[in-house]
Amino acid sequence: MSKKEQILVTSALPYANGPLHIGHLAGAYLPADIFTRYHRLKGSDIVFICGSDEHGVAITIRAEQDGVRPQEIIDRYHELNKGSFERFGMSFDNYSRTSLPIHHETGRDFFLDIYNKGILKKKQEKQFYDEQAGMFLPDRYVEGTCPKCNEEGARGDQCEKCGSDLNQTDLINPISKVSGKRPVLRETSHWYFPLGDFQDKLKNYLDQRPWWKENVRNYCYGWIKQGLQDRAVTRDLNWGIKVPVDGADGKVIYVWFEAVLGYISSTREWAQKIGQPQRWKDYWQNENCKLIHFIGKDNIVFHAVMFPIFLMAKAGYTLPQDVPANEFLNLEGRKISTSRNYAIWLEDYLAHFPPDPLRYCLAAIAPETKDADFSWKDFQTRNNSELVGILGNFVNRSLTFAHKYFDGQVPAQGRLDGLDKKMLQLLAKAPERIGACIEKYTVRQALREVMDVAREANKYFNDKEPWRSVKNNKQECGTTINICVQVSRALAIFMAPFLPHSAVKLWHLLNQDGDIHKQQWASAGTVFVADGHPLNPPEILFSKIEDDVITAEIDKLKSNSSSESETKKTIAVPAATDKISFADFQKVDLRVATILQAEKVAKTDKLLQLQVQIGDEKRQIIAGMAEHTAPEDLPGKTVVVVANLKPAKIRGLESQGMLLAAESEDGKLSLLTVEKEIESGAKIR
RNA sequence: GGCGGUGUAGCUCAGUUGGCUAGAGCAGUGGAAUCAUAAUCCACGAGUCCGGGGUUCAAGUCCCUGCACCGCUACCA
Repeated sequence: MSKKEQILVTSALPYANGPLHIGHLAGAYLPADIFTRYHRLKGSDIVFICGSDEHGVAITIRAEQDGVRPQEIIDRYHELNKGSFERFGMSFDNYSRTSLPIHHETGRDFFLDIYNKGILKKKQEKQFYDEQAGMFLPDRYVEGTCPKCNEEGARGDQCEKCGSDLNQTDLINPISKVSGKRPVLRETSHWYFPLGDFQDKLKNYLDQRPWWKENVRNYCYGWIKQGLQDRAVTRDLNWGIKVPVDGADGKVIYVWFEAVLGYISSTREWAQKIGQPQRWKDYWQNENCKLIHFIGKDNIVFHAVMFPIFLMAKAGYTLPQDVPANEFLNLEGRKISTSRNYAIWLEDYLAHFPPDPLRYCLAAIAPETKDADFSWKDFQTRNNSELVGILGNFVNRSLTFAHKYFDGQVPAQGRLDGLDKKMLQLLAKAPERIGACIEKYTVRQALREVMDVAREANKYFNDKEPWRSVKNNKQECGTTINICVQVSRALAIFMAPFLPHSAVKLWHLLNQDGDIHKQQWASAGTVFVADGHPLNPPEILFSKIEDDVITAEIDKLKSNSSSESETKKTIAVPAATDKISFADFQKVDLRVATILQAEKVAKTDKLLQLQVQIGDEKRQIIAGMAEHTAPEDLPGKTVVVVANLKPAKIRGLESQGMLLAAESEDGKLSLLTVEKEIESGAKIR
């Protein structure tokens, strides 16, 4: 029996705490969309799933920063990102969200299932519980008197005064920071997933998938070689999927465990929407279904190590057939940085350009084997010389010719000469060639193959010189134009996965029936358009982009990223509840100091070992700043240090204080110093 | 520091299990043509295949080593 190929494609769930930029598109979404659109044309039974990842501490932090509830954050970015995707033509069958009940249900089911199987390890400990607030208190949410130095206000993890490391249960007179009441001790537990127990199974699973990209496979083997550790699957937080077990109040399932299950929830939601609620099982509980995760390289461990393990633990589920992880996209030679606003946001792009040129450019430079670089100049060149000059121009010269000399109808295909046959043969092989590339996830190569068809077509047009034959052999001229129309139709289909909007437009110019996205891929290789078929009047398929537009974008990028670093102080102003008393401030003893010596700590990237003079005292300070400051620049500098910080051992070296420095969003450091010369040891207040 | 990846013409990249004078596209130079959004077509590339060792009759392709860049991870009081 020849059943259709069954495929489930997912793209990484974008985190709903910020907008999307071109890097997102290039790595996980565009390649998946091209792959999916191609398979639909090919007739595969394929479903494309995505959605917003809406849990986790980054969302609650973002909400606190903005002074709103987490729900507002996720609503805002879910809608925004969903809209951006739509406008770029991401053809998800469903775009869900992990905050929906259906996902909470999936998360609970999975958790309970492996919990009931006894897979999870419970690590029990006594922890304070706030009866009024109805929650367990993490270490720092408890304060009390330090048992060692009798100082009040010691935190549950350590005493600021004497520097002792504490357990919260050591505190005398503990107080909950949430309600101000005395908490009670209760037995609590967190659950850990013993990934190591599945190590051999995972290795076996990887061994059976030799077709994976080498970097992904090796990366996984690397993890296995190091030994997989137990990993907590619960945490104390109010935002997320509640742990469905008695005695787990105030605990949620850790996002890293639950987010990937969003693929399943989203598929279930899709099945409900199409009125076949059980249909999701055809994909998720079917060993013949190919489950494919498109992600960026930062996500490999979750999709290629942990998720397969969950599915093995749950049993009866389809395991990922492939994880074609892509590398990263840089921008004008630098890393994209959301915090510094160094990015091209999808919405900004769409305000100035149509979606297809970006899809084209990103597909052409897709970071398949290594990090790629997007530059506006390259974008312009690709648009102007490839989309406009080669592809658009071929279609345009063919169709205008048909209108000018053949009344807008497809001329009859007469006798074929060598050039005609060569062109048609090339066309016949193209669907297979292009398709093979897409199936191997080499989108770049696939697009090149498409463009090669257009290049050959231009050459064919030139060689046939229809502008000459129209005068002395109109029949031969007609054959040429007929073939050019056939090629144009094929190009429309070839374009469809990559340039869906332009493909529709071309389909209309050719006056073809039906939805181009429902055509047969293989039909592109055949002669399809009948003699005498009427064509619509030609229109420009792609427009040129002028220099000044590109220059403006480059300038905008520069000014955005630089001005943002000046205005970023608006970002992290603490909420009123976090403010400290003057007494608290006075506890910190800040002093002027002079650096005497500085050298790198061996075998570390960031650590510097500093000797400083504070008044008449010499101290050693270990500072994590080696990446931004050369040690030889430091001796003699006047700096500000925290003099009464408890000493700590870092990499076996004692650090007796802390150097103050301002840190920018991108991690650049600037040391604090004093305006005028002043004696070492001077107090700062 | 540990693990993984990448380093090939000005730019973006191909180079299969090692094998003829290392290949494309774009940009550049020269020419042809004029149907087309001055778009197209043809011709032209003496590149230390990151450096240094090694294996082999033969290495961009395998092994060792060094360097640079990227990601994960540890240290950042």
